[in-house]
Amino acid sequence: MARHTAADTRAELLAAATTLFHERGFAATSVRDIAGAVGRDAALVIRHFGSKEALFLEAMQSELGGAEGMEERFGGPIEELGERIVRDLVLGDERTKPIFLALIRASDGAGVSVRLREVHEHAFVEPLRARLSGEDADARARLAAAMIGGLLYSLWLVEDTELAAHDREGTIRRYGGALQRVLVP
Amino acid sequence: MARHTAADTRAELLAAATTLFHERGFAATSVRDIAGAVGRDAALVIRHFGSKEALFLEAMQSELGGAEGMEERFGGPIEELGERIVRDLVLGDERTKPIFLALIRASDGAGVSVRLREVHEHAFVEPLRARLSGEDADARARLAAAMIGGLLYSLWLVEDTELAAHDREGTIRRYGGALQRVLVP
DNA sequence: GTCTATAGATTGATAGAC
DNA sequence: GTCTATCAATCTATAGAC
Repeated sequence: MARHTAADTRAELLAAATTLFHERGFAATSVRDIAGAVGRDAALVIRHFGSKEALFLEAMQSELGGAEGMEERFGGPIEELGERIVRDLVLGDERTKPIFLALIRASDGAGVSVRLREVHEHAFVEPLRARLSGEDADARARLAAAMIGGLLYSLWLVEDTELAAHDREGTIRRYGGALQRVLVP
Repeated sequence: MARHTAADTRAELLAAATTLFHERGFAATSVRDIAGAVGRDAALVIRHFGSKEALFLEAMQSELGGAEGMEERFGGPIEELGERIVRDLVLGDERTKPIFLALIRASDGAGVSVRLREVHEHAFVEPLRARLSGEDADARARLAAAMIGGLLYSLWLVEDTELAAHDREGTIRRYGGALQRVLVP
């Protein structure tokens, strides 16, 4: 038996690409970097994935599949859902952060834009809507998802340090409260 | 007198660059594109601005200066401030949109990241704080700015069409109401 | 399957003639 | 100041030896 199959190489390239895309983003990561990280040639990347963007999309897709942690994030008593979501994010979610940043910054490019929309739906809108009831559950889930996106925008993109560092509990109480009232009016 | 001075060329390049960065973003706009738009050579761009990123920062800076419209956006009776801000953005702000998108998508790169923070402060946090009173006016302004950023994230980056198209008045009423309660608890 | 080698097209940036 | 010419690097993609 072969000790190293083609599937292994593909998986290794995918893993290395995911790491590099998280650390440096799409633009700053070259196909040669990815291949070099696992001691292979750049031509293999194209052979296995077709293009750099296709590899990026597949990397973000597999990360999407690994987002089952979302169900536990959006679980628990509905009365405290808003505050708990905000607390989790303010205290630091190191797993969501690199996906969020990489997707947003690469969201020119038609393919990535579609994937960003899918991740937003799958990671935020759908799990929220599943917890809500009533005729306008979908609308409230979308508004809440926008609020969550705004928190991540301020914390991770703008890096408004006043928000997370200075008055952390106030942020959790107030932003969480506003989120709660949007979720359950 | 010369009909065309060096300052003219510089201004023309800056104007062309601003337009192209708005339309295509930072990555998809080449130095040659900018120079070609005004019938000049690419080397002139570097000579006048030092680098492509420096030109981008200057273009976003001058746009920042042109953001006096923000004062009127955040003006009017304080009791309806939240709803009015959301209404203006949902109905479509074609002046803020390209700046917001270009800055966010280019926010890898240390220089652009700093500029994004400055624009966020100048365009959102500061004018909001100026309208608020009380000890925690700064904290409330930052939370409200995050909510506004979240709306723009959903509308322009994710392009959640349900939010703006399907139930526009509901979005304005609910998201505006939540924003209002964060601004004036 | 994996590699070397290479193609052709971009890119940002620089040197130097005028 | 402006341009020509060029550099070094990037990209996707292909052909072919092994």
